[in-house]
This record gives sequence, C-alpha cells and structure tokens, in this order.
Amino acid sequence: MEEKPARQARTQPTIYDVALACGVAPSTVSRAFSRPGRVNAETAERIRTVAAELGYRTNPLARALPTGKTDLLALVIADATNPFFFEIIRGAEEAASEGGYTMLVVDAQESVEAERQALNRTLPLVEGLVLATSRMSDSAIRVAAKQRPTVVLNRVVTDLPSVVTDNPRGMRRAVEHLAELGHTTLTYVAGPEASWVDGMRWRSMREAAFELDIKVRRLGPFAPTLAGGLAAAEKLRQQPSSAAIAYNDLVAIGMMRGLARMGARLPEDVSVVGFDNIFGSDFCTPPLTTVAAPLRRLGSFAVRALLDQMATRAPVLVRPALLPAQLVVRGSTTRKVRRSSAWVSASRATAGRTDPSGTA
Amino acid sequence: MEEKPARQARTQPTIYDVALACGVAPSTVSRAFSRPGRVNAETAERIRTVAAELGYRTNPLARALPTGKTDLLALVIADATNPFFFEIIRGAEEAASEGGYTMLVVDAQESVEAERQALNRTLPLVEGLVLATSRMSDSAIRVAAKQRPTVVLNRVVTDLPSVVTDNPRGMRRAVEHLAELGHTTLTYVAGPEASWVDGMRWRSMREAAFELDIKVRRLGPFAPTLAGGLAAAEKLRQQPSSAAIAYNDLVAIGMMRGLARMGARLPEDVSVVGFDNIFGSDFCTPPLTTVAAPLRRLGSFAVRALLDQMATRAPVLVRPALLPAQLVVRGSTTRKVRRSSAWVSASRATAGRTDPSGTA
DNA sequence: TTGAAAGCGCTAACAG
DNA sequence: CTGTTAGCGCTTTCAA
Repeated sequence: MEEKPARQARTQPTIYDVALACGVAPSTVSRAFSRPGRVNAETAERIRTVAAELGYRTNPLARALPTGKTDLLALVIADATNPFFFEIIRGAEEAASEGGYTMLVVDAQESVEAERQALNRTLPLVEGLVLATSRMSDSAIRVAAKQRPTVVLNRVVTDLPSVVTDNPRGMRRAVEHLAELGHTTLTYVAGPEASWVDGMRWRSMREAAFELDIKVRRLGPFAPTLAGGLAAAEKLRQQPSSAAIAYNDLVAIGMMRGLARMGARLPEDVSVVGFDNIFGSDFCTPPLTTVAAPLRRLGSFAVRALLDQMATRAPVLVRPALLPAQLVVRGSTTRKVRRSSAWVSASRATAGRTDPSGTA
Repeated sequence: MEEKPARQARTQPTIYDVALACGVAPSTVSRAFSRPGRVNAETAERIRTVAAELGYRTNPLARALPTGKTDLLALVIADATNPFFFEIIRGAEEAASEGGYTMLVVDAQESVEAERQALNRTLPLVEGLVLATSRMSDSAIRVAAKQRPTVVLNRVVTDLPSVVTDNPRGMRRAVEHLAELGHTTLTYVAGPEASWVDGMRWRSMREAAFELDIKVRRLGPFAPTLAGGLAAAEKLRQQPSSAAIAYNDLVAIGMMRGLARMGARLPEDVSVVGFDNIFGSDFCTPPLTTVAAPLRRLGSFAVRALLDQMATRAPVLVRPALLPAQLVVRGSTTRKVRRSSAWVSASRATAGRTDPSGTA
C-alpha cells in the first residue's frame, strides 16, 4: 500500500534552515540577501555559502507578500498572433530583464472580455503595466493606471505616459513618396474604427495630402488582418485608385493578394504602402513599401519609461514620446501609369464617374 | 513640503474588512469564496454582496503562499520572434484560460543563459510547465520537470509527457509528393544540429526516400531563420538539386529569396518544401508547399495534458502524443524539368561531377 | 551589527 | 455550520 504523500513532498529549504545551519537569526539571513551592507561581511559570506550548499532559493511569493515586490511586469497586447507585436514583445522583454524584471505577456485575444479577465488576473501580481491594446477604452485604461504604474504603447491617453510612433511624419513621407511617383489621388484603406492609431493615420494623411495638393479618399473600416485586406481589395475594385495607403502591413498584404487574384498587376495597377514593417512585409509579392515603426525600440522604450516611473514614483513622461518612423521603399510602389485597368469590375467601369481620357 | 506617503497609499480591502462588515469570522469569508458549499447559503450570499460593495478582491499572492496555488502556468519558447510559436502560444493560452489558469510566456531568446535565468525566475511562481524550447538539454528539462509538472512540446524526452507533430508521416507525404513530380534526388536543408526535430526530420526523410527509391543528400546545418535560408541558397548553388526539403518554413522562405536573387526561377529550377505552415508561408513567392503542423492544437493539447497531469498528480501521457501533420501543396513545388540551370555557380558548373546530358 | 517579534492576507486544521 | 488558532516564508520595525 502506498504511503499517502505529505502535503508538500519535500519543500525547499527556507531562511530558517539556513539560519539554523549558520547559528544566526533568520532575520540576519534575510538581511544578508537584501541588505548585505548591514551585516558583518564575514557572517554574510558564511551565510551565502551555507545557503548555496543547502540549495536555498528565496521564495518570491513569500517575499512579495509583505513587500509587494513581485519583479513582474505585464505587457498587454491586443492579439498574440499579430506579427506587429513580435518585435515589441522582444524589445520589452529585453528591457525588463535588464531591469531585473520578468515580463508577463498578456494576450487580449482581440476580445474586450478576455482582456478584462486576463488583466484582472494579472494586475495584482505585477508591479507595472505596459498597455499595447487598441480595443481598450480610455477610461478602462485610466482605471488600470490607477492601480499600477502604467505606460501606454501606440496610442495617446491624456495625462498618461505614452510611447508612439511618429505617425504624422511617417505618413507625410509616404504621401510624398507617392506624390513623387505621379499619383494624384490616394486611397486610405482604413483599419478598425475604434483604433486610436487609425484615426491618427487618417488625419495625418489628410493633412499631408492637403499640403501637397493631393486628393484623398477613404475606404473602410476593415479588420486589421489579412482577411480585412482581402475585403478591402473587393472594395477597391469597385472604386479603383492608382495608389493606396493601408492602415497597416497586414491589411496591405491581404489587399495585394486579393488584387492579384482578381487579375490586377502589381504594382503597375495599384501602388500600395503599408505601415509597421512587420515580419513578412519583405518577402510578400511584391515586397511591400512601408512606413517602418521602430518596433523593438518601441517595446524597450516603453518598459524603460515604466521602470523610471516606478523608481521615481511619478510619471516621467509628461508628454507622449514620439519615436521616429522610416519609409522603407520596396517593390509595391511605382510610377503612375495612365491606362484604364483591366481588373476593374464591370459595374464600376460602366459607372462612368471618371473619364479614362480626362486630365482631371 | 510633501507628506511622506504611507507605505501603501490605500490598500485593498481584505478578508478582515469584509468579515467586520458582515459580523462573521474571517475564516467564514474565506470559505464563502473557496468552499461555498460549506457555509450557510444566506450568509454566503450576504458576504458576497458586502464584498462586492467594498470592492474586495482576493489577493492572489496571499492565497498562493499557504496553498501554492498561483493559477499560473509557464510556456517556455525558444524565440518569441519566430512565427512558429505564434499559434502555439494562442492555443496554449486558450486552453489555459479555459482551465482557469493564466499563461506566462517565457522567451528563451535563443540563448541558453537567458533561458536558464528566466526559467529560474518563473519556476517558483508557476504550477506547471510547457517546454517548447529546442536548445535546452534533456537533462536540464528533467531537472525542471522534477520541480513542477511538465509537458514537453515538439520533442520527445524519455519518460516525460510530450506532444509532437507526426513528422515521419508528414515527411513521408512530402517525399511522395516530390517523387510524384518526377524528382529523383532530394536535398535536405538542415536546421540546428542540436535540434531534436531536425534529427527526426532528417531520419524520416531518409527512411521515406529509401522506401520510395529516391536519393537524398543533406546540406547544413543552418540557423532556423530567414538568414539561415539565405546561407543555404548559397550552398545549394554549389551543389544544385531539382528539389529540396527544408528544416522549416523560415529556412525555406529565406532560401527561396536567396535563390531568386541569384537568378533562379522558382519553382522550375528548384522545388522547395517547408515545414510548419507558419504565418507568411502562404504569401511568400512562390507560395510555399509545406508540411503543416497543427500549431494551435499543439499548444492547446499540451496545456490540457499538463492540466490533466496536475489534476491526477501523475503523468497521463505515457507515450508521446502524435498530432497529425498535413501536406499543403502550393506553388513552390513543380514537376522536374530536365535542363541545366542557368543560375548554378560557374565553379560548380565546371566541376563536372554531373553531366548535364547524362541520364544518371 | 544582531536578535526578537510582529505581521503581510489568506487557508486549513481543530474545536465548538 | 462557524469561530479560533496556527502557520505559509519573508521583511521590518524595535531593542539590545
């Protein structure tokens, strides 16, 4: 007959074990680890060796209870399968472990409910928060920020420290690029309506276009996914355009696939610009011209700002940090060709709104 | 002059506050939440409403200290920027939250040292472990498994529950596919030497090829990245082949890019098969024929196995679980064309080992 | 510099 | 069914 196992088969050695083996008080052992200065150098040394021999490891749970120090940070992302976040995660993780923290990646799974739950579960465990989630409302963010030091990534929430890509300048460069190639009307392929970034990009595009005397048009909203891009292609066929700027690379790539399927030649029929420079944007067909966000730096910068804020116990980022974007020109954009596109749907072609021979 | 803030500005209400407000003992409040059956239905109800009013939230840290229940699981992955893991993470997360657990994604950053550190930090916090890390040695895995219930993902460690893709069958299908297209010599483009999966795939390929009377050759090892694939293209130019099976999609895609750059026409000059069906394999050029791993199921299956194991306090997976792979045929494979390739390097072409006009 | 003691918030025996 | 009482392992006053 099997012995009924004890509650804990064999528990780790504790501070008491070490103290016993050293002939000192438990509190001294504790000090030897947390405040080595305030204990006799020799004793401290002895304690450390004994602890090592016994295989003592300080229990983070027990430490966290009285102190609140869990050495844990949370990075909440909108969707773990979106490649946009990959490099951000990596950057955040690097900065966190440099600071002696462990990063808890929380996936909101593009669902407000899942997000709320996951956040509730992790909030009490972590010392600080980086929020990179587009769906969350400003007020929900503020509620979270009241509980823990928080940095917002990729969107601006008034009075909260935030880190964003310099979308206006990036967009400006994209519009200039397309203008130089001879395009006179640009289509914006919009992302989710609620998205802060989407609003920002669309506004920036209108401003840039206005200054450069370019016409703009908006299609959407679409989901920020390959599927969303596919849907956008369908819409674009109805209302063709020689050049389009997409909400992000995912939409751009999806759209290019959709266009190619319906017989469009790329980039001759439509020049496409994306945003973010995610994994894959360099090997899709044609390789995507895109406004590259400094993904990894975005992540590490946010975490460092958070760590600073936690150290000084006060927000250090009084205004949004703008990280520069960069236009990466690849194969998906080209000089405008004046020729009615064969791929345009019949319905649209006969609608006669634009005259192929017109000079506009 | 600023008031020196109290240690905790305003701490959350505790069980004691609720108990006081209800006129019951703290232990009763505790019971009302953990064992609702063992408390008077009315009192339980009253306690819950009062708790809600006070905004009481049970402190997971304090709960975890005496019980060990943190409701946390860890998924250790080799590299958070590798798209291979994206869907695995998602699947694991789903299964975890279904089971009431939160998934801690630990990124080993392709570094043994970072991995060890991160694991040490998280191990004491979590109740169970899913290890999806190729670099870790079997013995290191066993050490970890001794501390916490563990499931190994994508490799087999004797006597440890593990979940893997059915590589032999997947490989078999790939080789058959290429054989049917008329290829008689296949090149395996290897991944990292230490990788369990690499060994498995290469062995499976040799076996399948033997049965089908096909010749095989091995190139590598290469890093399991796009860069690794680029390097592989260079090697392949030296020793051309009409068809290649790559360690994984990343290598396959990188290699195709390299080949295309050096003037090869794809898939006519080289048919390429990848492994895993990662994000991007459908929109690269040409779209990649690949042995699709059931990524999401892999993740969720592993977590469910782990949860079972934790519940029964004994391994439930006596032998490795094999999840079926599926050959996805896309554009990167085609019938063999008998024609000396223009892209082959001069050095190789003059080496005269194979005669272009020969029938072999 | 060190020891003793109180307590972080919760759970789980054990009585009643 | 409910109250009382010890802790979980560590930190942190407060004395010595």
